[in-house]
Amino acid sequence: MQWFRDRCAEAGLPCTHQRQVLYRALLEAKDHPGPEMLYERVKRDIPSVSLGTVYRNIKTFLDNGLIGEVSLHHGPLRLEANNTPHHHLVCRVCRKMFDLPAEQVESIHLREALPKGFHLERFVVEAHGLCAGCAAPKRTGRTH
Amino acid sequence: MQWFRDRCAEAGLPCTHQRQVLYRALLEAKDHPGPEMLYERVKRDIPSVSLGTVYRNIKTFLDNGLIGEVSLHHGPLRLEANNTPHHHLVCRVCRKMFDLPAEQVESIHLREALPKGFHLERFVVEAHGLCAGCAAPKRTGRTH
DNA sequence: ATATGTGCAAAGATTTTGCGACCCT
DNA sequence: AGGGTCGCAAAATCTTTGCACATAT
Repeated sequence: MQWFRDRCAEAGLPCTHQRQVLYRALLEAKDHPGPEMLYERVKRDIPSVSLGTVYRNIKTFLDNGLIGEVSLHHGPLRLEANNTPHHHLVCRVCRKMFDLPAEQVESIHLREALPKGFHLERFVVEAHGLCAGCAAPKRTGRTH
Repeated sequence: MQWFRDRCAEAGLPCTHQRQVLYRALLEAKDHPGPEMLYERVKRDIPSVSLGTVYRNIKTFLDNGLIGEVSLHHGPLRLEANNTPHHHLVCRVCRKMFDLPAEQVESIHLREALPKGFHLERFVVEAHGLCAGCAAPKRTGRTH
C-alpha cells in the first residue's frame, strides 16, 4: 500500500480514501474484474461511493500506468469474415488492427503444463505496438 | 456469395437481402468493423435498414459461425493490478480469465517480417479453450 | 402457408460528464 | 487556501427487445 501512496505522489495524484480502497480491491482481485464488480467491492468499505468515482479513478489509474487493461479490445464489438486461423497486429494507441496469417508465426510452446482442467483449443497471438500513423511524431491517433 | 447462400441453407436461415448485403460488407471490409460502421455500409445499399437488424444479424452470423469476433474481450472493461508481463487463458464460453506467467511461454518467432511501419512492442498470447466449469458436461457457463 | 425477419421505437446496459460540496496537500 | 475529487443525476454510447407488418422457402 505504501507503493500506492508513493506512486500517487510521483504522479501528483491526491491519495484519497476512495482511491486506496479501489486499488486494494484491484490488488486482491484474481478474477480480472470490471467496473461494476469493483464498485461492489469498494462499497463494502465505503457505502456512499458512487459508480462515477469508480469509473473516473479506473481511468486515472490507467492513464498513470498504475493498473492495466486486460485487453485492448473492450468497447464495441468488432467483426471479421475471415474464418481462417490468423493473428492480429494491434496498435496500442488508435487500436487499428491488421491481420497476421497463422503461418507467419512459429508454433507456440509452453515450458510447463497448463493448470489442470483447462481444455486448450488454440493459441491466439497479438502483436502489440504502434501503427505507422501513431508512430509518426506529428500524428496524434486516438484522441480520448 | 454462393457460399453464403449455401451456408444459410445449411443453417436453415432465410437468405434475406439485408443479410446478403451485410455479409458482403463484412467480406469487403479489411478494417475489422463494428456494428455502427457496418450499419453505415449496409445503408448505402438499403437506406431503410435499421441498426437493430444489423445487430440481430451480426448475432445470428456469430451463432452460426459465418463470421467471427475479433476478440473475446469486447464488452465491459476488465482490469488487473498485475503489471508484470503475462499472458492469459480465456474460456471461450464464460470468458473467465486466468493469468499465465510470461516465462511459461517460450518466446515467439516470426517466419517473415512484419509489414513496414508497424513498430512492434511485444507479443501477447491468449490460450483459448474451455475452463473446467464449461468443459464439464452438465454445466452451462455463459447462457446468452 | 408458415415460420422467420424487418423497421421502428422504447428499454437496458455501459460509460462519461456537469455541478456544487468536500477533501488532500 | 486552493486545486482536484466526490456524490449525484443527467447525458452519451452501445446493445437488446416487443410489436405489427413484410419476406423467404
